[in-house]
Amino acid sequence: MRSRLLDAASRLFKEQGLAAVSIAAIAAAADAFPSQITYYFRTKEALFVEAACRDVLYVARAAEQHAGKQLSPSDYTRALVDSVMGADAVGFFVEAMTLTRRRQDLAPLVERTVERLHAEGLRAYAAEMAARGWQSRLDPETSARRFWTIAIGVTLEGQAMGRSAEDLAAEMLRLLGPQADAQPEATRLRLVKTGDSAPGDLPEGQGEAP
Amino acid sequence: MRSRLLDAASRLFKEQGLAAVSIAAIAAAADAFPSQITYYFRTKEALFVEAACRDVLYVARAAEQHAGKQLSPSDYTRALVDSVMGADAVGFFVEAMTLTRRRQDLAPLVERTVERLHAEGLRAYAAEMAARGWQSRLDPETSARRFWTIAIGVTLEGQAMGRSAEDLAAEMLRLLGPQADAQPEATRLRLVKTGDSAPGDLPEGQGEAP
DNA sequence: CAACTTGTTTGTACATCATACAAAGATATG
DNA sequence: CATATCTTTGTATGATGTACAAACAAGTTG
Repeated sequence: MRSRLLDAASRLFKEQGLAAVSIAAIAAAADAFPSQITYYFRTKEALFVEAACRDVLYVARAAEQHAGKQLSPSDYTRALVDSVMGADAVGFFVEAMTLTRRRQDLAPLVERTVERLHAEGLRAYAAEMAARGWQSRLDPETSARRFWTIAIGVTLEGQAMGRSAEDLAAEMLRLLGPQADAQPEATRLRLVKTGDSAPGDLPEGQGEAP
Repeated sequence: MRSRLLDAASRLFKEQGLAAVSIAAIAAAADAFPSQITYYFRTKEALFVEAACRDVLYVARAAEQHAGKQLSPSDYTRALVDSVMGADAVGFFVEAMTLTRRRQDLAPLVERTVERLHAEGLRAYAAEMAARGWQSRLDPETSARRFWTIAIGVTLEGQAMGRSAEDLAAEMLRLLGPQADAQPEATRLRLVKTGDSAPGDLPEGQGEAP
């Protein structure tokens, strides 16, 4: 019953968000009584966070399975991005993250989830990429965290700006590209001789065709 | 009165979040009647989004004023990050962004805010940095968007993981460092045209005449 | 078997809250 | 003054999250 409630909650919350879904609706979808939600999870918000955490971990683990496919680094990243972006898992989980700003009691679950995300899902990705020379100087942990941080930013802003999943994946790849392969501590700002950078010149990523 | 309601709402929402603050509480804090919130803003959520948008733009503009201080690129970025992170503006605004997932009618305001953020606040920063050889190959628009995207990701994850503002700023600098100054070589993607025209919408805060 | 414990379901009561709505008051305009 | 618009003041209501009680099932122990 508990998992049935989680399933129904996950689907409804993902579709309509926390505030728009009542516990009565979730109970109905799971063929249960509203009080059972109070019983298994203490509050609606706790159910929300738990469903979001379960989902994002599930998606991350599924995405990890791309590792065996012998893809090129960019294709591999692309596949992972598609998996993560395809399901609403990131947006769903982000909504759970914002909750913890005022529900500190739910923070531990979110923290554990992020840590497991790094350890179980993204770290394998990072290691795989490093083995192929992509961001080789970043240790897997840093690389994994970076992937996740950027995924959050890109997803959230992309959703707000109404961008397509296609655009989000492209932006992810841009921000994750091998140019980020450098020592983090590098505040060594070498003054580059700059001649150009006239605004409005060529938007980045213009000269695509090789 | 309208601005007094916005002020009270901004403070309370930032402290306790959308769900935890009732319109009655906001009205009380502004010495007004709850119905006046319905009058000036149609719903509580609209008030929330408008307050968040106002705040994040205010902070961004204030941060822009660091431009005249002749700081080094890293110090300049650091000052901007501190300004942006210091106030809860980003977290507040992010909560507004998640709202637009289910309140599409509020999306235009958020979109306009992000665009103004880029144009008014961050683009000056980006241009300044480019003039000093930092990320010189990125046009200001891209650089500004990148700053914002990363700020969102870092802030949100940092909050959820309970990191200090110090850590967040350091992580921002790492992700924004000059090592990101390069064209992705392995990731040449087509950049789908994302420049959608903002649908003609009403100017600034409308007074709502029933 | 009986008594007790524990986990789960079924059902009710209640306080809170966002919103709708009414109507009075204010202010400007002709 | 008359009229229209904006704003304030006040009330009503439907929905909802949660607390709580009691019924129920199923072991476990004496």
